[in-house]
Order: sequence, then structure tokens, then C-alpha cells
Amino acid sequence: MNSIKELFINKYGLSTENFDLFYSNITEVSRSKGEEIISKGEIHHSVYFIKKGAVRSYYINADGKEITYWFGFEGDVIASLGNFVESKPSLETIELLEDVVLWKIDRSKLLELYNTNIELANFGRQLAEIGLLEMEQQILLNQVTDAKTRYLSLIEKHPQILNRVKLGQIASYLGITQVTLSRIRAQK
Amino acid sequence: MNSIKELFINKYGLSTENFDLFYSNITEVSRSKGEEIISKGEIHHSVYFIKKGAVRSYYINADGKEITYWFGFEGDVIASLGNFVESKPSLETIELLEDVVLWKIDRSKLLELYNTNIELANFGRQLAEIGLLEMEQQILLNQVTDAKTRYLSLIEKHPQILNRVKLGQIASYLGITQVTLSRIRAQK
DNA sequence: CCTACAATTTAACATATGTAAAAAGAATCC
DNA sequence: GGATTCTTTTTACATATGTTAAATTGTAGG
Repeated sequence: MNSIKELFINKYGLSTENFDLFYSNITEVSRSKGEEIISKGEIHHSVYFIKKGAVRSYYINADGKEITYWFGFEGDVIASLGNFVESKPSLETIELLEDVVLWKIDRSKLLELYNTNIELANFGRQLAEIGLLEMEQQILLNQVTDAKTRYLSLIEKHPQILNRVKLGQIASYLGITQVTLSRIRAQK
Repeated sequence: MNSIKELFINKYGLSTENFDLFYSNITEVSRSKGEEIISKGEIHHSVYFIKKGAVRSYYINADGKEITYWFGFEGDVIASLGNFVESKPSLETIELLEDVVLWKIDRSKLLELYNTNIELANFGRQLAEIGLLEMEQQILLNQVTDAKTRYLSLIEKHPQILNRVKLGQIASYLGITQVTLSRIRAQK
């Protein structure tokens, strides 16, 4: 049926029963390439799971340039963390790189589930902990390795990324200019 | 009594009753400056909370250099995430920068509490979510701002850090050499 | 197939950062 | 308090990256 369902059940140890409870609060929505699912400066009341498609999260720096700092693909969670954790307006914008299918759930409904169902509370905990581990690895990677290595490891992790994401966005994700990325690509 | 206790109760909404349950599984331990609390390549079975003192987490890169990528102070959690989340040997070493007092709890005991007490499960969830938010902000900061701005924001966030941490470690945390950090410090 | 526009690469130059080594400044120990 | 060791700054030079602009390549629409 659904690869996210399997993911949730196998990776986070959800029982079928509690997956069904979770899923009964989900609305499946389709959105088109180019739309913004979360916008800077706003408060959002939903959390999303990517069923199909690719997204990016970007921040606008002091010079007005868009800095991409996250790519999301199938199975990933989309939320404005500042929104979700501290109820503050979003600093980031999340833009759809392709047509996507999302699972949408109300933030308040999700919190209600967390507070009433211990298995779902631990599902949410593991979701956050796995996110932590991934972010830590990204911080480490950014600090330990140079842009060329990070570029190679990015395309190794997401072989399709070159077809799905523009090089300028990849360059800002790597913390370099597009010119430097071109030089790296020309090397080997 | 204890500032961490207040932190746990106020920030994470723990009831006194469940804080006591949590605390009854804590062992308070003192360790000396220079010791390693978590060592690269090993499996660790404990999670720690810093009651007093400062620590750093570092990784050894391909050239054998220590790259500091996290500083921990009072109230922070110490765990090898790879250990905790995926039961893999630790990639990082966590070293004590000062004499510290820690709250120590067994990983298996903590998981047992999470799986039997819904309030503690949500405490753990929030612990991870707040960590996520902090890591996201660090990733953003690293990507959006230059080393000078990051240095200034680091000493603004932790005014005591210059007295507690060596400049070479701060430089590696900022992703620059100590020479460049000296140049930055000489500027203004 | 041609045109117009968007994305990517290349070039030339200025600037910032790294490297290695020396100098200066602090801290520690007897 | 003097010598030793560790930490930080400074210097000189090589290299890598940023900036701006032009050239090239790729893509979509008629």
C-alpha cells in the first residue's frame, strides 16, 4: 500500500492499531511545484509528512539572498521548528521543488495524540531523536569536510538530486557560491 | 534547591511527582577536568545532564585534528546520539573542560521510563525537539553568517566561554583556523 | 527549427583564509 | 622568582574562494 506506513511501523515500532489512530487524523493533500508550504513570518498550524516529491527549506540572509539549508524527500517531516516548538513566527520558507503529495496533520491534534497515547508519544520522541542524529551528522559533515567532499556525499546520498534541484540551491546548501561549485564540478 | 529541577519542571511541564520518579533513577556523579565522559569507538549505556561545569564534544578528522563541534553547559544533555538512537559506537569524544557535576541515568532505564510513563515520554520528546531547534539554528547560523559574526554571537550567548574554553577549540568550532580567529579578534 | 529565456560555466581580478614558523604573552612548577 | 611549557598573536607567503561580467549551454514555447 504505502511506503510511509511501512516506514512508520517498522522504523518507529508503531502498532497497526496506533498507526490507524494516527492516520485517521491525516489529510492527504497535493500541491504543485513552486508553491510555498510554509512561509517566512507566519504562524503555521500544521505538520506535514512527504509522501511523494521534493522540497527545500531556505532562509533569506542580510543581503536578501536565499540560503537553502535543507532538502526534504519522501518520508521526511516538514514543520517550522520555531513554530512547532516555541510558537514563534517561521524564520524559514519551505518551497516545493516538484509536485508533491503530503500527509497533513493539525499541530494541536498531533499534540493531543502525543499527550493521550504513550505509543504515539514515543513515536514523536523517536521522530525528533532521529532528526537530531541527522542534524548532528550534518553539522559534523559541514565542520569536518570541505565543500568538494560534501558535494560528493550529497549526490551519493541523493543520486537523483542533480535532476531535481538547481545547482545554485545546492551551492548555497554547501555554503559556497555557484561559481565555486562549478569549479568543483569541473575538477574531476 | 536545584536549578535543573526547576528547569525540568518549568520548561518541560513535568509534574513534581514524575520529576521525583525520574530523579529516583538518577545518580549524581562528579568528574574532573580533562576526563572523557564519552569516548570515540565505544558503546555507552548512560545519558547525562550537566548540573555544573562545561564540556565539549569533538571529532577527529582525516588529518588527525580534533574538531570541536559542540559546547555543553549547565542544563544541557550529554549523550552519544549515534549510541542512543542507533546503538552504534560513538563517533565523538566528550571531554570535560572543567570539573563537573553530572546527573547520570541508564539508557535502558530511561527508555523504560519513556515506555511506561506518558508524561516522561513527552518530556523526552520535548528534550529532543528543543535540541532539534537549537541544532537547526546552529546549521542556519553556520550557513548564513561569516565566522566573525558567529564568533560574536557565540560570546554573546556564552559570555563566560572565553574564560572556560581555549581559543583553538573555539576556532575549530567556528570552522576556521586559530590564526584566522586571532585576526578576527584583532580587528575591532 | 528558431527564438527567447533560464541555467551553468568560464574568465579576470580582488580579497580572505590557510600554512608554517617565529615572536610574544600566560600559566605552572620547582 | 626563574625556567619551562602551553597558549595566543603576528608575519610572510601560497592557495582558494568570492565578485562581477561575459560566454556557453540547456530548455520551453511558438
